[in-house]
Formats: sequence, structure tokens, C-alpha cells
Amino acid sequence: MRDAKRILEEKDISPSLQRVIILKYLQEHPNHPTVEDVYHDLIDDIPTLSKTTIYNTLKLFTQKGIVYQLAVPGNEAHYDYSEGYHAHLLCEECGGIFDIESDISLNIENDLEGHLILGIEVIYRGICRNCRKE
Amino acid sequence: MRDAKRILEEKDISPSLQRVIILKYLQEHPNHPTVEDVYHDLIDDIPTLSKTTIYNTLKLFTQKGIVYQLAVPGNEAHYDYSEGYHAHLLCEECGGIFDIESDISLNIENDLEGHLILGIEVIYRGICRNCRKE
DNA sequence: TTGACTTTTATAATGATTACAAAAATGTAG
DNA sequence: CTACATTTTTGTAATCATTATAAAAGTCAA
Ligand SMILES: [Mn+2]
Ligand SMILES: [Mn+2]
Ligand SMILES: [Zn+2]
Ligand SMILES: [Zn+2]
Repeated sequence: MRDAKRILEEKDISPSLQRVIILKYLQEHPNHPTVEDVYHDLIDDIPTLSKTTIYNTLKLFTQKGIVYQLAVPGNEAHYDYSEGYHAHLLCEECGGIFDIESDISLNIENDLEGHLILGIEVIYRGICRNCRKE
Repeated sequence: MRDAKRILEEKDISPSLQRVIILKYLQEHPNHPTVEDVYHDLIDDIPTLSKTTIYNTLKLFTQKGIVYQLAVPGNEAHYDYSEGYHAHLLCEECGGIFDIESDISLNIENDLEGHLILGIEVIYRGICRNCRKE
């Protein structure tokens, strides 16, 4: 796992205590946590931590391309730090978000119908393997 | 363009005045309108129209698979009625949503890593051809 | 016409996110 | 070290989209 502090410095973000801890949390929790999840799990370590800081920090990380913000209709945003590209499966039964290996990003054109393409997000909808057993 | 009333009947939705008008609006406006857009454009035709009805109707349509709800982080939901599958480009400059021809859906497996796959959504992020000129 | 049922409507409530301004932390010149 | 400017964090209030609720209106068949 890459050093959180270094990642921030490379993106010209001063590595404050809160920012480093939030980034480390995302590195250690690839399960697409929400702002609420981050807050709930970190408030014991930093009792002064504010939800506003988490919102601000995750917005900053998203803008700098450090994390990916995953939108789910009508729900909170989920955040994803990951080194490698992957797609996601959104379970219609339990609402869970699962990583899916994918090679789609490999064949990205950087120009599609005149638009400049910077990235791609693939979301599958379906029933996850857990819910499927029932 | 398929008859809106018939589409609703096929999905066991009683074709009330409001539902038919909202579906027709979506058919005639493939530019991914929001609830606000629908309300703004239809309130003159039906002065009694309520925003709640639009929310309820679009949720119903989404559940029945008539329209597709497109989530954009931190913003309103956009709705898409369309016969054929296509991907979308989300412009980081102007926020616009553009249709992109895509054949990705053709090679969908119905089983990926144990999950049951029902659909796929592909979102490109980038700069649209309009913003690119500047 | 009555009454059951569906649909729409207006209003209030909720929940996520952002705006704002004060407090705390950090860095730097003297 | 101290004084001051700048950045970062924090708590609170405001905003915005969406949902809950219950009354009103519409539909339909006995
Ligand atoms: Mn992921
Ligand atoms: Mn579209
Ligand atoms: Zn599931
Ligand atoms: Zn654009």
C-alpha cells in the first residue's frame, strides 16, 4: 500500500493529520464507504473530527483524482480509493456495491464522437452472489 | 415513436392523464431532463400538476424499467427514455450529459464472478465537444 | 348514487450536502 | 520567542433534492 502522506504531497495537498487519516481509512476500507461510515469509524480515534471536514476532504480528494466518487441514485455518495481500474456491481436486492474485474478501460479511445474522454465508469446492475443464494 | 399509452398498458400501469403526458415528454426530450425540467415545461399545460406526481411517476417508470435513472454525484437525478442502449458522456466543464453510441452491452455476460447481471451502465467522463472548442 | 379503490395534490418532514464564520493550527518574518 | 498572515478544521445554520403523509379529486362498477 502506498504511503498516504506521499500521495498527498505528490498532489500538492498539505498532509494534515485529518487528511492523512481519512486517506489511510479509504486505503484500508475498499468497501466503498460513505461519509457517514468514515465519520462513524474515525470519531473514536479523533474525537474532535467534524463531518464537514470529511465532506471537504473527500471533495478535495475527488477533484485531485485521488479517490473516485460513486453515485447511487437517491442515496449517499460512496468513495473508492484504488490503485487499479475496476467496474462495480450494484445489487438491487441488498444495495451492496461489489468490485468487478474489468478490462473495458483498456480499450478507451481518448476521442469519442468529438468529445475528449478522460475516464470511464462501468456499473453493472443485478443481484449479488450473496443475495442470489436465497 | 411508440404510443405512450400503449407502453404504460403493457407494463400494467393505468394510463392516467399525468402519466401519459410525462412519458410523452420524456420521449420527446431525450436530453436527460430532471424532475425540475419536467415540471417547468409541463406546468403551463397542466396548471394543477404537482412535483410530487412527477417524483412518484418517474419512480414508478424507473421500477417498471420504462425509463432509466441516471445519477450524477451531488446533483439531481436525470431521466432517460430510450429504445436503444447507449452510453453517456458527462462533461466536467458544463455538466452536460451526452449520448454515446456503444456496443458494450452486446457482450454482457449474465454471470460475472457469481453475480447475476441484469444491466450495465457506462459513463464516460471528459470534456464535451462544445466545451472543447474554447 | 353509493362506496371502494386509485391517483393526484399540497404540505411537512427528512436526509445529504454546502455555506459560513469563528476557532485552531501552521508557517514565517522580525 | 512573538506577531501576524495563511491554511485548516470545526460547529452551526442554510440549502436542496427527495420522501412521507394525509386530504382531495378522480375512476369505476354495483
Ligand atoms: Mn471499487
Ligand atoms: Mn441518454
Ligand atoms: Zn445483494
Ligand atoms: Zn461541456
